[in-house]
Amino acid sequence: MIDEQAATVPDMQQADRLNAVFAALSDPVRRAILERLDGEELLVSELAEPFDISLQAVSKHIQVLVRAGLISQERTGRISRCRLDAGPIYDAAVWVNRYSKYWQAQFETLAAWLEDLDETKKR
Amino acid sequence: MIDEQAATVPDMQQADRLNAVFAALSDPVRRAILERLDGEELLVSELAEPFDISLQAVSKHIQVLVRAGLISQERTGRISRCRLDAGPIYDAAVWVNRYSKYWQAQFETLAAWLEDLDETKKR
DNA sequence: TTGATATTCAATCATATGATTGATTAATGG
DNA sequence: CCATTAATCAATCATATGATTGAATATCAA
Repeated sequence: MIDEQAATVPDMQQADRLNAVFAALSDPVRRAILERLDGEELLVSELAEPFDISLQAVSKHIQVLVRAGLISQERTGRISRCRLDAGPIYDAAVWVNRYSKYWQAQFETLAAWLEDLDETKKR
Repeated sequence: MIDEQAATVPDMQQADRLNAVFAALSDPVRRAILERLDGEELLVSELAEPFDISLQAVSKHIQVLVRAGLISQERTGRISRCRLDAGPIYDAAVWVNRYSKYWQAQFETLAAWLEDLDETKKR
């Protein structure tokens, strides 16, 4: 049985997945798209609206995000609804968090974040 | 007062910094370099040794990391000692951690990680 | 059916990236 | 002084990226 979450990029190795995720996150348009998809599903045209670039350019950014496994699209008729797929970002988080020991000054922020998670868990 | 941690790339905007950091992290050679620099300073030639690419190619990867503010080099004589500068990775961590709510299945790992930090803080 | 709408495809372009090889610079050590 | 070593510079190359415009596809609505 194939993993449905990662089905867009079936047999991608861990390193290649990280390459694709970090590369996808290196563009501000794509980060803004992911930020807007946090909590709601949006159409390609809705996602494109705030940007000063062509719809086609946004469509290609979305394709990059799909290939990286960060977005999935459900097409019904002529509209294409985009949904965030945060799973692959976890790999990126694990990678960067290995350096958390160097951010002791900002520790409070991270602690606050954990407490938040912890609350969610207890309920 | 200017942030000393980010002094290597003085007037870079937040978005541009994230662009550069994520782009730097999108290459497996550069990630491996950063992993090896976690805890020790190494020369360019030492960093290059494990890779099957030319020394010049590694040198260029290091330059990318320097431009992203992730590495600083101190040259004494003909050798160039490379030191990790984890500060900018913090920005990347903050960005990706906004999606932590989607990783509830992996929560235990993150909790363990933060408990570890918490221990360090108490001591 | 006709026309508008949503999205993608295709061709093109300028620039960026990652690699190579060869030359250069600069500091060592005998 | 001379040869070696460490690292960077420079030119080149193939490929990737991000953008554009124009065409195509497909759906919906009047």
